Amino acid sequence: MLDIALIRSRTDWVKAQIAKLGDEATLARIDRIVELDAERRQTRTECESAQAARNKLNRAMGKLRGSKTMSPAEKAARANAAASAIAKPDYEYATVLLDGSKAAFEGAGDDEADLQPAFQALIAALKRMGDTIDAGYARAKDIEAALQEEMLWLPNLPHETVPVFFSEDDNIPDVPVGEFREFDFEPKPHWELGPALGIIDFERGVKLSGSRYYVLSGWGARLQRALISFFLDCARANGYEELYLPYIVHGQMLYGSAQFPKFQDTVYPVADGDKYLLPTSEVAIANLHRDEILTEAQLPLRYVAHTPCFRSEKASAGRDVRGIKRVHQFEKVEMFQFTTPEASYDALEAMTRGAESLCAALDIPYRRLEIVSGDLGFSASKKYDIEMWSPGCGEWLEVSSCSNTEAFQARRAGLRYYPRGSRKTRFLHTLNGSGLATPRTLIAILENNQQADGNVLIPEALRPYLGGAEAIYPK
RNA sequence: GGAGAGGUGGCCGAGUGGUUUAAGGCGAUGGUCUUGAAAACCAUUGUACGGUUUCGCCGUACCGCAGGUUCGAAUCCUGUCCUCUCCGCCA
Repeated sequence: MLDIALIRSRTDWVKAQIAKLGDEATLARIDRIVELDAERRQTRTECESAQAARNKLNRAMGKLRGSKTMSPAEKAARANAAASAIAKPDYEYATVLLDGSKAAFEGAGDDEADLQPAFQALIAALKRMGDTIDAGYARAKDIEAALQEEMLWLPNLPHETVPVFFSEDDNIPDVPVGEFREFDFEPKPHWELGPALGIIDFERGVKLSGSRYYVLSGWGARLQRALISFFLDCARANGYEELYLPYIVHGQMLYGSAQFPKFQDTVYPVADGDKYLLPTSEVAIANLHRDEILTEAQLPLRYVAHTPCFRSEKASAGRDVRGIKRVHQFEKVEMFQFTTPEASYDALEAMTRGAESLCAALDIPYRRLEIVSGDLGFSASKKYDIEMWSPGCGEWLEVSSCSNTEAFQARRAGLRYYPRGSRKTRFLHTLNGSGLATPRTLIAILENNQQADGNVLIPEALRPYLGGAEAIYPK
């Protein structure tokens, strides 16, 4: 979520930033937000000053009622006079009448028998006043709900260093790293290699669960497990604390990490109340410190977790249907950081380098892409993708995406900290990056390391995780 | 799954409808004292939103969450979420 105060005070600047995303519909949303915000503040101010008067009167009435020094006759007189003052309305005068700060009071109704009717008149006057105020608050609540809804649909603003282009085709690749292998035979795609080696079973995956599901067996399953262990160990060596997380979370968490409301149809609900399967561990980690106030001394917090990821892929029906590039269930090791605003961009660079080093360690050619404004997605201020080359499919495969969301998620999830020596809270910055995703990494290994005789060499870095095995052989 | 108890500030914990501050304690921070530290003593110490004459001040809301009753709710009622205890089941 964006800072409403920023939208209010620098509306044109915010619009200029949104325009970089190439999203026309959102600009109109900003106008609507500015309107609602003004309306909200005005309504609130009115309600609150009326409520302040009401609170004073109620307390003063309690004081009058409980007074041990005042005669019943005087109480009745004061109550009657206050009731008419409220009707006028003159709340200030009514208050001083009731709380006794108007010392000597002469008025009609000196009879003790008038006490009950007098209080009834007073209560009736207060009730009329209260009804008006409650109606005002109800209006304020509607306005606030409408404003909140608009705010939840607003994407993050791009960082000033993000290149302004509107198409993903304009993403800017770095020079690829690693050696592109010269094949003396036609490299096969993984959807041929996998079944030939007996390690990917498409038919049985579909039998069990439908299209875009698959089974890894034997070396396929082991290789994936080795990759996960290797990635986790690397992250741990880089100072990330490993987490084991729930795979099912409350809907609120998806609002916190900004999948909801915009991408609601990409996640799988489970039949247990308002709960959902993780589309990425980012959702769980981003909300780990939800509604907490951390101290600067605790920062940065670095976490890494492996979880399955479940995505319905409705929006990309028909795309990448071959193989296991785009599936409903995959495994991912996710790095995540909570930092101060000052530290977040250095942390993004370091996190991205960490992800790149995994590709290098596996000896797979890769490149880093600087993502342009139009392809940033909903929540990133700045993003790098990392792609591995897969010679069988003949394309670059995205295996990691590293983002700084600045305070966008923090504002939604209530992630705050006290800066050193300060009593005011600030929002944290959050960063996330895959390190890495599989089975895409598995695809790259199979396609890059395939041999003419059908064997696939296991990257040296993974061999310690596989009992020292050097290659996978066809069954 | 069954039965019961509970949810109050960073933490513990008091608070059965008002008479203007959620008592008290712990911790933390600052100060006094001290060669230094500890102890003791004094002071300060929640969050969000809004207003404002902006190093501050004022107001409103918040006692798990959402409703309701009432002139007035931490307090009464309903729903809901969560935690704990016992029983049952279970990798």
